[in-house]
Amino acid sequence: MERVTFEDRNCSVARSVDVLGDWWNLLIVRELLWGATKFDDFQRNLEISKGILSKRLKLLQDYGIVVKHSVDSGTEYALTEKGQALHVIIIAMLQWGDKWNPLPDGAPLIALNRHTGAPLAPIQLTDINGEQVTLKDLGLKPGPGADQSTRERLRQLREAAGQKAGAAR
Amino acid sequence: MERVTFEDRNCSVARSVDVLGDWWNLLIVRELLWGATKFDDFQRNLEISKGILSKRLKLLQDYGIVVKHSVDSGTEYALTEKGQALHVIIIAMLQWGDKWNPLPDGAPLIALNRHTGAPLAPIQLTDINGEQVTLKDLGLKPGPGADQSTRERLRQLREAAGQKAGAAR
DNA sequence: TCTTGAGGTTCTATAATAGAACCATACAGT
DNA sequence: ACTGTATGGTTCTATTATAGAACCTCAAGA
Repeated sequence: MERVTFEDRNCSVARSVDVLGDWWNLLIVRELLWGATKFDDFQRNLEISKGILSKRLKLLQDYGIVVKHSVDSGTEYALTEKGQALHVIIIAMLQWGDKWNPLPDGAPLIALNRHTGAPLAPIQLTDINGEQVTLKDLGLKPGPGADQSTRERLRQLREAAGQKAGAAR
Repeated sequence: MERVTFEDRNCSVARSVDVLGDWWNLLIVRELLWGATKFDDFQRNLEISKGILSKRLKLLQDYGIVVKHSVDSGTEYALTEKGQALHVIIIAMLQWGDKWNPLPDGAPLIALNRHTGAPLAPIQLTDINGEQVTLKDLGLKPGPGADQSTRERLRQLREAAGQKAGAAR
C-alpha cells in the first residue's frame, strides 16, 4: 500500500524514474525549460492544483533539480544544472510525441537552433567513435556498479536473446 | 478528484507524458527493450504487483506501444515500432541517471554498440544542418498545430526572456 | 488425479489526487 | 487607515489509485 520507491534499484533508468515517472514533475521541468519562473505561471499553464504544485516544487528542490530564490519581483524557481540536463529527455519526449502521437494539424511547438532558426534533427544515438547506433545495434553490458542480480539478468538475456534485440552477445 | 489527462493539450511533451509520466509504464518499456517478453519476467524484475502489471500492459496495448501474441511457449509481449522508438528516451534517462544520480560504484549498466563494443556517447542535440545545439542555443517557435494560447505563451516568453534561455528571439 | 506454472482477476487497506476554500504577506490605490 | 489584489502557499475532503495478498482458470506433466 505504501508507494514504491526505485532509489535502491540497480538501474539508472529506475532511479531516474523515481523523479521522472511523474506527470507533474516532467511538466514543471518543461515549463522551466521553456522559460517560466513563477508559481502562478506553472499553475496557469499546467492547470495544476496549488497543493500538488507546491508539493512537487518541494520535491524537485529535494532532488536538486530546482532552486527557489527570492527576487524583488517575488519568488522565482529555476533549474539547477542537474535540472537543465533534463532538456535532452524533454526534447526526446517532444520528438516522440510529434512523431507517434501527432496532432491533426502537426506539431504545436518546433524546437530549433535559435541562432540560425534551423529545426532540430531527430535525436540519434551514437557511440564514442561517432558511429550511429540504432536499436538493433544496441547492446548492454554490466558496469562497475552492477550487482549480482543485474549480472545474472544480463547473462540470461544474452542466452535467451540469440538474434533478438536486447543484451549484447 | 478525477485523474487529469493531457491528451488534449497543445503540447507534444504533455501528450507524451500521459503515457510516459508513469513509473511502471517506463519500466515495462525498459524491460521490453532489454529483452524481457513474459508476464512473469516483468513481475519478477520489477517487483510489481500482478494487478498493476496487468492494467499497465493493457494500457500500453491501447496506446499502441505493446503487442501481445500467443506463441507455443505461452503469451509474449513485444514493443511495436512506436514502442521501440521510446529507446531514445530510455537511454536519455539512463544517461541522466548515471551522471546525476550515480551509484557509488558507478553505472550498473553500460549501453554500447554491440558490433564493436564501443559505449554510447552522451546524447547531444543537433539541428538539421548538423550543428550541435546546447540548451543555451535552443529556441522554440510555434508549429502548424499551435493553437492561440500556445502562440500567445511563446510571445510572452520571448518578451520576458531577453537573454534568458527559453523561447527564440 | 494431483501438482505446477503462466497469466491473470478480485478484494481491501492505505495513500495520493483534484479541487476548493482558506491564510499570510506585500504593495497599490483612495 | 482601509480596501483591494497579487503571490505563494496550506488545509480540508471526496474520490481514485495503489500495493499486496488471495483467488481463479487453463494447460501440461507426472
